[in-house]
This record gives sequence, structure tokens and C-alpha cells, in this order.
Amino acid sequence: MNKHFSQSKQHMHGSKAIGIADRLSAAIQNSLYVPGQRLVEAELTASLGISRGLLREAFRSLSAEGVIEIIPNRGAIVRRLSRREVSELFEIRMELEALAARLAAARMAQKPVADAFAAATISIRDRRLRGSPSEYLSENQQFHMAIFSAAGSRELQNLNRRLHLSLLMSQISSRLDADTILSSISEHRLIADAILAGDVNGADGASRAHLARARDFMQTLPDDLFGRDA
Amino acid sequence: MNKHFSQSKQHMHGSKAIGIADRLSAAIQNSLYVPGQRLVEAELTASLGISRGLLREAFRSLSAEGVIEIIPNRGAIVRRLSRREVSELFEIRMELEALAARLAAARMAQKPVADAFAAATISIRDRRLRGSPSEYLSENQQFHMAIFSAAGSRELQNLNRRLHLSLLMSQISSRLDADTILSSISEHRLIADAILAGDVNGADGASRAHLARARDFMQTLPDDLFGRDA
DNA sequence: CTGCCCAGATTGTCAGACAATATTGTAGGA
DNA sequence: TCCTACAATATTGTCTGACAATCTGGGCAG
Repeated sequence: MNKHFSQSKQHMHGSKAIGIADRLSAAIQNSLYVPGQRLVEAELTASLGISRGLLREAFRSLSAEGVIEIIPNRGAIVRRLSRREVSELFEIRMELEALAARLAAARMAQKPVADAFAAATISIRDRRLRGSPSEYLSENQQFHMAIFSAAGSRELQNLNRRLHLSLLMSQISSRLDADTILSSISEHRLIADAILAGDVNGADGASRAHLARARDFMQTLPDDLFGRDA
Repeated sequence: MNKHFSQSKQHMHGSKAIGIADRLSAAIQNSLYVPGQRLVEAELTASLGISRGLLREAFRSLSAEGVIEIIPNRGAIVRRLSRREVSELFEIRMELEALAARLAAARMAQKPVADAFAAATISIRDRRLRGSPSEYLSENQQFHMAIFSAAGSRELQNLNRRLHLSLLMSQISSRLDADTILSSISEHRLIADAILAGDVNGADGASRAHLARARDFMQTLPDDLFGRDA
């Protein structure tokens, strides 16, 4: 849980902008800022104690990552995914996460990798899980990250951040019911088991099945949860 | 060859930073700046006639896209892909481009899409192609973009930019010989034919085969073309 | 030839300024 | 009452100038 080497407010001259971007990104994941919300420069520079220049650099980073949108003369807002974007992202995620799952399964022969993956996914086996949305949100994020992490491909991990799972979850979290959550978690278990068993094809299939189900669930949600696209 | 709507130096207040980022990105693709080269702020602000703040915003964008790297206190350099990064990117590209090819093939039923794709890929049928590297570079870029474009997924198109085909090409261009180029182009023809025929499986297979061959070719190249990774 | 130190070059960050645009509130007219 | 035009205010876009921190290259002592 350590912050690596991030802040350390002494004179580590270098790139504070990245730190700011990470903080904002975390705040968005944390639903401190919700999709569609405006991020006003004056407020943020004040609350973060930084200059406008630095904040704007952070904005550009986040914008390039697709976490926020910068609208000329209107500033930055937290991105709100449209139905179409969600569906495109699912299509892509299906391929990339299946790839990650295969790679991860193939790497289970390396004990340290297997141990790390097992540790990161231990929580889905907790019998006490009762399908609470807030728990699920963080569990889900952690689970999908664990797969990409176990895959051992840095580029794949980077791309994963562009798939905006947390934005999506933030948008639909209000519609998550216990049934949906519990069945999602049981699918997670299937994926994790296949990966841990080193079953490449099984991991691929389980991932795709999970994402297909999630995609179908999205389709059942009402329009007002999604943004309009350009 | 028009610049879309980019400059127009009158008072279109809005985001000049994006325009700068695009210009730099184009300059990099154009090998005006090569992988590993430093991008010095003072030079660029002078030659582009902009302030440091704006340039730094553009840098952050490019850095988030992975086109440049910002090293604390040492500035921005054009990214130089390591062997490992190249191999990871190929692995990912294989999945995403195969997906794009399938989607594109499935959309050939729509005549405007088919026409646009045919037009964008007409050059690979030119008998006069003699395997010149510089021609190939732009043809290759254009071809792969045409597939993603025909796929009709904006998110997929965005991700494609993160696959850094142009950076890779820039790094290895010196080692391209006529044989390699001509056989690559003939593979392009196979892919294009399958897509135009609406053959989803064929397009998938041809894409993967092409990328597998390209990946193998990379492996034969000497170390000094690649960067070291962290 | 090697290691150390300094001067110059370059980046990191801030503060302040002003033009351009967006938003809001208000008064007048249908 | 509801809508419209306009002025007042808030916010963004971009520039300039400044200074501290860090890196780089070169000369000097050993």
C-alpha cells in the first residue's frame, strides 16, 4: 500500500504534474468527482496548492488518457462515456483481457507470479461477500488489474488504463444489484481458477464469457446513465 | 495534404496545444526528429513561436500517448522502443488489428465504407512499386490506418495510435530491403482482398499471418536499433 | 589519464497579466 | 408570465518574466 516514491515533499524537483494527474485520477475513481462534472482551475489550484501551469499539464495528461475531456473555452470535465463508447470499449477489452488472461495463465509456472496473482485475488473467495456495490467496485477493479499485472506485459498494462473500467463503473454503479454482483464475482472465480491452473484456453474462454455477460448487462441499462456522443 | 482546420491564426482562441502536439507528432513521423533525440524547449518555443507553457502542455499530451518520454530535469526525448516493448506491442497489435480487420470485413456491406477502404488501399496494387523504403513507410502507415478506419470504432482507432507503428518504422527503416518490402505489400494485398470480400475469418487470419511475419522479421534485426528498457 | 569543481545551459514551477469566450443575472418588450 | 437582448461576472487561453534546482561540459589539480 505504499505510494512507491511519489510525493516526498522535499526537493525532488522533478515532475510534480504526474503526481497531480494521479491524484485527480484517483479522486475520479473514488467518485469524488463524477462523470460530467466540471473541474474548475481556480478551485483545484487553490485546493492542491499549485500553479495553473502545473494543473494544466496534468489536465493534458488526463485528457490524452481519456479520463477527462477538455472543451475549448469551457474547461475540463470528467469524461462521461456514451453507449457507443462503452460498447466499443467492451469489444476491445474482450480481446485484450483474453490476451492478458492467456499470458497470465502461461506464466503461472513461475511461482512468484502465481503467488502474487493468488494474493491479489484472494478476496473473491471470501464467503462473507454480500454483494455490496462499494466493495464490489474496488474488488472488480483490483481483479482486472491483477490479470493484466500477471500477464507481465507493461504495454498491455498501460493500454488497460485506457479501457476506462473505473469510469464505466462509476457511471453504472447505482444500478448494481446484489444478484448481478454475486454472479460477477463467481465468474471472477472461474477466471482466476483457470489462470491459476495454467489453463490457457480455459482462461481465454472464461474471460470472454465474463465480458460478454457484462456487456449484455450494460445493454439493459437505461439511457440516462450514458453520455451522448459527438 | 491540407492541414484540416488546424492553424488559421485568427482568433480561434481554443486549444492551440493540441495543434502543437499534432505538429510535433507529424514531425516525428516524418523523421524530422528521430527516436532518442532531445526536444529542447527553448528551440521549439522559438521555432514554433509559442510560450513554454503551451509547449509543455503539448509535451504532456505526447508523453501520455507514449510518443515522447519526459525525463525529470532532462527534458523530452523522442521515444525509442526497446526490443521488449516492440514485442509486447506486436502481441497487442495482433489482437487489435485482427479485431479491426474482422469488423472492417463485416462492414463492407455498406457501400460507402467499402468505397473508402478501396480508395485508401488502392496504392498497394500499383505495379510500379519497386520497394523503396520511403514509399513503403507511408504506404504501410496508410494501409494499417485504413483498416482501423474501416472498422468504424473510434476507440479502436484511438488505441491504434498507441501502438506506435510509426515510431517502430522510424527505428528500423534503415534495415528495410526491397524483398522484405515487396513481400509485406503482397501480404497487404491478401488482407485487403479478404476485407473487401467481406471474408471475416480470412481477414482475421491474413492479418495475424502478416503481423507474425513482421514480428519474426524484427527478431532478426540487430540490438543497436533498439533502446534499453528501464 | 582520472577525479573534482565551477560556470553555463536547461528544466521545474510560480505569479501576474490581459484578451477572448462563456455564463449568469437583469431589465425591457411581447 | 415568458422570452430576449445586453451588461456584469466568471473562467479559460496564452504570454512574459522570474528564480530555484538540476544537469552538462570543460578545465584544473593530482
